Amino acid sequence: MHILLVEDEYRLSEALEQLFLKEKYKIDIVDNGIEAVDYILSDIYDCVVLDVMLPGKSGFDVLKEVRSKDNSTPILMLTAKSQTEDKVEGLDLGADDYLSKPYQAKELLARVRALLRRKAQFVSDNIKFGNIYFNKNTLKISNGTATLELSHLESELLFYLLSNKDRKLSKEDIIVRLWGYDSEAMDNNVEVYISMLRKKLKFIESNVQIKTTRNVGYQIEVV
Amino acid sequence: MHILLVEDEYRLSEALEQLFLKEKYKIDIVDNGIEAVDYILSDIYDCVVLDVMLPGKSGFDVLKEVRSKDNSTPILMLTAKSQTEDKVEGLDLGADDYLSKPYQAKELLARVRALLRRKAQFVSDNIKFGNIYFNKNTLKISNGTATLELSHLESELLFYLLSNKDRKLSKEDIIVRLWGYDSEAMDNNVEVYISMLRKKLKFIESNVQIKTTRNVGYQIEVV
DNA sequence: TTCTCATTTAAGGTATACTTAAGGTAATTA
DNA sequence: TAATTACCTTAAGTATACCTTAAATGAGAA
Repeated sequence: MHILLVEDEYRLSEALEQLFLKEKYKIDIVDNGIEAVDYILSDIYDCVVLDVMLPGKSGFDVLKEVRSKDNSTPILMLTAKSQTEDKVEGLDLGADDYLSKPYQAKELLARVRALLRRKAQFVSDNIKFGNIYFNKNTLKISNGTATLELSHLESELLFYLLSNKDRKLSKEDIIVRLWGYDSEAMDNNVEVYISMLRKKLKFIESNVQIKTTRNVGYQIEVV
Repeated sequence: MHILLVEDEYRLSEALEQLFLKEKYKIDIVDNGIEAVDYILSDIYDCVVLDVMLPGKSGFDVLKEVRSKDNSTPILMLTAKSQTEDKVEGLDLGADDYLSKPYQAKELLARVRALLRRKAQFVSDNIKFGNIYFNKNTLKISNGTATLELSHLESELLFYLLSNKDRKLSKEDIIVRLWGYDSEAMDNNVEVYISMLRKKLKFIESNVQIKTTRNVGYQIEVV
């Protein structure tokens, strides 16, 4: 489970990070609303803990913006004020939950668990490898911020490589998988697609590489 | 929207009933845990407001029992204690939200709305996406001012796309859904309907688009 | 019956994912 | 070191998936 924490107070975000890590959640932290929107829209987070008081763009603005773009990542709002008005506004804008400071760590964790449980029902096809996510439904690769769409064959190739991380796949293997047994495809077709995939992986600044072993084949790896 | 209120204090339940009725919710009230379980399992409620302190069977017991029977009706727990321990237990047992007395009526309503909204996406006849509304009963799409009526198949297609926003639907998927497994429908039928839908979406100046991924399928999105 | 309108079929046009080819670089061998 | 082979990269070419329009069909209404 991957959580995004949006919090500008350094000491607090440090503490929360420790808390979540202890529970074996992966956690990313950003300290402003502008970045937060990008991160959330990348659609790789299972849950967002969003502070209302942020420099530049407020938590409400972030919420409004991602919901207007039809992103439905569960969001828990965090605020210093315990005013009811505030809570009502957040919830009506599409927050899934709300917690006022001061709060107990335990309660925060429990509320996050509740949000995650809900999400767990809709299992996503998001494969993680290295620093990238690959979604087999949308054919998109993402590093959390940048996202890139692959073509049909590109994603078939990436998925084939990812499904065989521990093997070297020969050009023939790849031809059979992508073009079928009795195809006319040449080795060069494979080379071209490997090249295009590499270019896209590089473009989103991935630490994932496709390694060539001369006369043998290709294997995907994290460097 | 139909809400079940589980509360044994007569005066409180009366007050809440008035509150919900004012918001045009239908509301049923039971005052003990045993009945509550039966009512919830009937699966006709969109949301349950459940007091923890109940005679006989506690709110926790009710929660545990319905969740163990795989019922996922959204439940908001209500308690006199504001102890964190209590909240954590409730949430971990599968409650969707938690509110401690004393609370403001406005906040309760907002939290209920938040729970209902989640469910609404799937249940309501009026689906919102991007800047358009689609009513599955009247087969009309609207941007707030202009309205356009869709044919039967057009709305089936739109609904299918909207129900699978996060996937690319292949032509075969669409044929099976619109014309059935053993139909004679060709890919071109899908293309024609996609084209007609696009034209209508454009006509009402929608920011909703149907994206094509060659060799893969179609996906609806907000631009 | 005729009319209406959703749906299906057909046909020509367009866009682009994939293919092909060519000139390069890097590794291997003699 | 030169020759050879495998692999990389780019870009132009092309097949074909997809788009669009309009005519044909057919079921239901008047």
